Amino acid sequence: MKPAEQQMKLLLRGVVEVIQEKELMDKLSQKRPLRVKAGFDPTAPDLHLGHTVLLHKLKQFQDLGHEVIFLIGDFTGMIGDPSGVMESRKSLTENEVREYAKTYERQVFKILDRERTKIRFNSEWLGKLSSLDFIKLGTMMTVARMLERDDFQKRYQEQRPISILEFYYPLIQGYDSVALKSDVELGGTDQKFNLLVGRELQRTRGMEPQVVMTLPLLEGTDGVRKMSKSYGNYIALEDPPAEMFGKVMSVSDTLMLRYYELLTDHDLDAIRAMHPMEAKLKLAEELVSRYHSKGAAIEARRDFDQKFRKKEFPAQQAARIDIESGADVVQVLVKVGMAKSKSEARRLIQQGAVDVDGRRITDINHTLSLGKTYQIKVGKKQFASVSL
RNA sequence: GGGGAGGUACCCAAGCGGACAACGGGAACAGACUGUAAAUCUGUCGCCAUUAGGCUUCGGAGGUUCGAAUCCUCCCCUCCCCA
Repeated sequence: MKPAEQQMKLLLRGVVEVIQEKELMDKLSQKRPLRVKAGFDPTAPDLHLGHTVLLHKLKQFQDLGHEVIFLIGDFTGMIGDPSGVMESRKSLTENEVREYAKTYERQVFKILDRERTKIRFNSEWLGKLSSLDFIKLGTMMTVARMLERDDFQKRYQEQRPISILEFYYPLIQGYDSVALKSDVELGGTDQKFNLLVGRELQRTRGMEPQVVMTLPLLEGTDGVRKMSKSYGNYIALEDPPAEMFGKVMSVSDTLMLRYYELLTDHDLDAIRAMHPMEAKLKLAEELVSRYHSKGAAIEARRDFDQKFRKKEFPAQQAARIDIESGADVVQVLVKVGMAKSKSEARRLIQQGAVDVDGRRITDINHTLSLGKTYQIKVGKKQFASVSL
């Protein structure tokens, strides 16, 4: 193992806060593999770039010889994370949990080392707690302290509902740290409160409290809110290459730099010196090749170039559709799924968004001939070859 | 348990008997501009209909009325104050 000082230097990079830095130093000096834990909610098996900020930090720990525990919050997942949007969650069946776990594995090991990662489910220990144990957990926390939490405070002031269940969430999550005897726990800055509860619970059980490390939240493609599935502003690890590439390209220049900062090791000054578009292409290519492959990245770039910069029609198989009567464009658009309804199709045509064989269609009554193949383009992004 | 305030389209949020498919903002989509940038500007934004127009929407179920998102009854949900 590397000397503690060296490890520290690497581990602190890109971290928002470490509580306490000194404790981390002490733990590292013990020259033993630390148990490093990070929890993930099983309700969103689509991992996105936002998650990778955390995963990369875990990977660093792993590379330094520490023990990484990837915790799947199957139990807490049934409760619902108090992250603002409250929707009743259905409880997951064991099968669903297993499914999700598989999905996670598939994605997570694009970054983490499969051999050296432990996957755990918190139902393992939480499911065994008695109701008495649970109620007693409630003595660990006061309402006033709960309300200190930004999120709760805000909702309370806005007169939005907070369920008692949600108060339990941090306690239960904190209990994970006790059960796993974690030395370090990682999480986004929004998780700080929960992570700290873990520390307290450990302390009351006479354990050495875990070190808490918070990492920045990656902004989503809108550049404002954190990347999250529920905001629809995310770039998923499993987005197809072309889509991933496209999403990265449409991000603002400022956000691009942020992505460079949090997702790569590149020197930011060097990036700033580049032409923004070049830099963005490079970033898009890099991310696609990281989560797919080098080949996919090159192809995505070529494709992108063709579609958008040269505005050429991409090579694509023709979708066959059967139309009984008159093949008017409106119907065809709906049929291939390029428009949700006929009204929408008409609107698109009226707005000049529809191209057939490179010619803009403006007549909503425009008819196509049966037995022919057309190249239809809707807006900038939708292309389809259609055989009638 | 008592008193008060609310639930409106993807989200926020007006409307409070006819002129409401429902003001405004955001998101989204399209066009212009570009680096498919971002920002900006313009337009669209329930469904069907080429138009006229029709149909289904305002927590749920009934009712009053020529006519209801708007009034009444019951129910469900949320918030605040008092206990």
